[in-house]
Amino acid sequence: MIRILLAEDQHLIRGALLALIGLEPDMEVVADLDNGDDIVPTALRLLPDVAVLDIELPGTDGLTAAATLRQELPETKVLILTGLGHPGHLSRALEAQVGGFMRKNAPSEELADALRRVAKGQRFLDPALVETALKAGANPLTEREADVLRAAAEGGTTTDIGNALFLSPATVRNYLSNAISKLDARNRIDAIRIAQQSGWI
Amino acid sequence: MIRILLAEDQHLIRGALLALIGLEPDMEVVADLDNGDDIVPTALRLLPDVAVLDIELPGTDGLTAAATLRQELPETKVLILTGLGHPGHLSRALEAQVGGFMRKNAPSEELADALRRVAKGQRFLDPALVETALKAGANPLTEREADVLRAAAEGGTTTDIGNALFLSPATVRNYLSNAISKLDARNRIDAIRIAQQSGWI
DNA sequence: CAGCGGCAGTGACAGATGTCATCAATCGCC
DNA sequence: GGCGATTGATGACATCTGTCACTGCCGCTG
Repeated sequence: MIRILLAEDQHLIRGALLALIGLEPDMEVVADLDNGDDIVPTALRLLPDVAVLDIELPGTDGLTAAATLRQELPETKVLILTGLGHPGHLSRALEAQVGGFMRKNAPSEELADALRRVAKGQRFLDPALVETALKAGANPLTEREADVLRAAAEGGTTTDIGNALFLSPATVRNYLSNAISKLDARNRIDAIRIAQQSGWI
Repeated sequence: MIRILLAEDQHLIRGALLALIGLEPDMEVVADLDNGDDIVPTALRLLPDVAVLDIELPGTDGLTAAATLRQELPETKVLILTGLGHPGHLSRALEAQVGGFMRKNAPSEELADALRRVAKGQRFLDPALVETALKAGANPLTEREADVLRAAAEGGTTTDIGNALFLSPATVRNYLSNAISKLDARNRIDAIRIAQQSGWI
């Protein structure tokens, strides 16, 4: 029997996933959560075989929780289950050494298959997303450039960003200029859009 | 027996919803689609009691399909089922006179309840979203202002936007300035963010 | 029919943005 | 120790953006 922890904030989807997994005779959902902060404590208590984590969660996001689980409880495998699947998310998931990564638009029979493979310690990665991620390449931004771009996405002026990150406005403009150039964007709006679509910020 | 048409592009979610509805003895899914373009033709052929439509779909989006269904097939009720639920989406759904509007983070028992009510011709609206929509108020932007803002979100310069919409760059700036002022934003980035979060563009 | 609001445009101006050259401190790495 | 990358900063410059005033043309609506 594969014991599963399920973290998904959209209740309806979680209920539906419960129904779906309930159809498999060799699987059992031992916990279903709607908050990322509960993942690690619950896993430590129940020691599930596989944790199915959404990325967009209230509290700790799924990728961060996956990295923590890897440290604290290497026996529990992680299957990341995400909606859109930005290429950058796959990279971050691989860094956290997750067992699997699938998108919600995969065929529904594939979930049970993926769960069994991940439980056995095998890898399961969404092939379409791997292709996109390889094409998009690695994140070209430095940490600071990503920080500045993230702050710029809030809509503030260069000065606002500088105040938020304790940087001189001129320095902010340099980082933004670098990011715009690296992303081959036309201006900061374009850069923000590209970085968000690639999952880099 | 309530006959249901289901349109949801994320296969996994669709399979899970099928499993969930399959648990109800008085309901039957007669069609499940992953493309918005198929909704109206399929509904005309099968005459379902309720169409459950996601908003974000490949091809025709769920709200547009809902409006068409209302015209072509008033007997079939529509239940919009969406992930994030921007307030503006609710307004558009009400204009299309949908039977129900619920978010995917509603409790899963609520889906069957909502389906039964909508099938009977009653209304079912997500209460939390109604509250947010009332607080946000109506879309303050004119059609042209929204067009320009949408184009600006692509990341182009004022001139690019002007070329795309066949407007003088100066006119584009005037519309953007109006939009920024109406949305109480600090610049176009802020305006784009606010309008997107409210579902106005 | 007068008035209002949306649409489209022009010109002017201050301020924000994007680019570039240049400098300096720090850190990892060969 | 030297090299390159990253971080942080300054100054100068051209360009883009946001704002304002003002004009004209529709299409409603009271």
